[in-house]
Amino acid sequence: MNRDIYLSNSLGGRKEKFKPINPKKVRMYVCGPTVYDDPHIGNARPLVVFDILFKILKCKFGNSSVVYVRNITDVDDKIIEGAKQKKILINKLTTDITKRFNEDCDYLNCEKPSFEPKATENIPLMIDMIKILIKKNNAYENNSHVYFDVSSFKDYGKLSNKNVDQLFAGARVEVSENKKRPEDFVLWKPSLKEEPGWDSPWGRGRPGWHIECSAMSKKYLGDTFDIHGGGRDLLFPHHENEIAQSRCANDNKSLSNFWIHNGFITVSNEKMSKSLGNIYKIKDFYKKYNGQVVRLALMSTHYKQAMDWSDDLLLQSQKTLDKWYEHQKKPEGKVLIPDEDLNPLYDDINTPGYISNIHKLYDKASKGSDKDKEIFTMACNFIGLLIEPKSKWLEFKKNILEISEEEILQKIKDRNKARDNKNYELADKIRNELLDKGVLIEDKDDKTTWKIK
RNA sequence: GGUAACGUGGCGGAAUGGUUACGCAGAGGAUUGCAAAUCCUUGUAUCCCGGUUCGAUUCCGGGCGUUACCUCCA
Repeated sequence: MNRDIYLSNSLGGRKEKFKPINPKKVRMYVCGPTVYDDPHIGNARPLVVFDILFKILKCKFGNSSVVYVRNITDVDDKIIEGAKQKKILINKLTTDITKRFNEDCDYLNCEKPSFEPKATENIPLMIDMIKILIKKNNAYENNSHVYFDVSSFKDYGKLSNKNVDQLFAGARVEVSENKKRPEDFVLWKPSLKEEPGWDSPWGRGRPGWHIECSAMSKKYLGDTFDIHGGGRDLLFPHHENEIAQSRCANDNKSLSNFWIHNGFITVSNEKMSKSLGNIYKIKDFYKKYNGQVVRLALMSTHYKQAMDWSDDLLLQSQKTLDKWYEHQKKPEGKVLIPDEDLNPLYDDINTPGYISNIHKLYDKASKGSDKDKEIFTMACNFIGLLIEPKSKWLEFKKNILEISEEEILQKIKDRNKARDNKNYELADKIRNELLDKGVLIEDKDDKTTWKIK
């Protein structure tokens, strides 16, 4: 496809034409999970958003020309805390949560990134980077801690539009005695005996909260790459600090040319938080909804917007997919999605606009030829929907039903007997009984079929 | 207090300097024993006040409101 991709760049705050440094190697880094607790629906949003961006980039530049890196942060104070609370070993917690994270990715039908590096497997790189920062006077050691000296980096605050003087004037930040200034942030800190630690020039310790992304993005994507993504909340301080570290260590003008941030998921218009108890874990949806339902729900709002999560949203998505599955037809041979239908995705990943186009393609498919059905299905497949066969979709629904298929068929027999005898009262009663159990009966021609409501 | 995003019909949610979003729900009709499904038809909207303009929901300014970030967080 010839048309250009446009993306909203947080750095600068406007929508820009996307131009990769090297079209034969488009590079994207997305901040992955810190594996300390089960992933929730808020974590799911960037997974799906950047999965779609990955697909768009591959469509534009070619499958083998896009490198997507998503890290796993498996060393962090929250992990230490979480393991303590659950009274399990740190290693057990991180492997368990990483496993669950991968299950969630499969459930949501997200493609595997090109690389999924773990922080703990790249500690030496972080130590090297910290060494460089100290050597260049961008960092200082004090009492086994190493801090980044924010005053040494002129562009600090440029990404998040923050003025350092104002930012820390009130000092709501905990000021450590070891820091020179409150805005400085930790690169390395000492570990207690029972805490995970690695030997370093500053003693046994562990890395700070931001350095892992700087080290791993450099390893896989180089000093400057094309896209860096993550949730809005990472904009400050995480991404600001990443930029400071990387640019000082690498001595260059840009870490990533594009910064993309997805909005939050709220519940009843409030941010999900543990204290409010309004967290929806992804695995909580496994039983009730096919992963595609959750995926479509996540795509129903533009990624930049906040989105309010509700049952109604899921039910609507379920209904839409039910309808769409009626005309699913696996493409045979090469089928192209018309450019004009693809347009919204190229314009800042406008998934709701694209979904609207799918509805139009559906209309055509429902009245048109097999080819139309194939185009429609292809359009769904592009954003990770309707890939699994209809039989599987129906099977999932059957499995969550509380009534067996035999019982249903028996009830239908009973009802049809009643109908033959013109005992419509009884027939309607049976139908309503089934409806209460979520089974909908349809009389078509001479045959009675059933489906899940 | 600082920084940002947002405010579109009953709901969800795009786009746009002048013309149908789209989906769900609703209404009417065809069909049906009644329904369901399907098909056809259909109503309803751009927070407030200024400015720019022939014309603004769209651009600019102000106000009000919502939310987020500034502290670990997708």
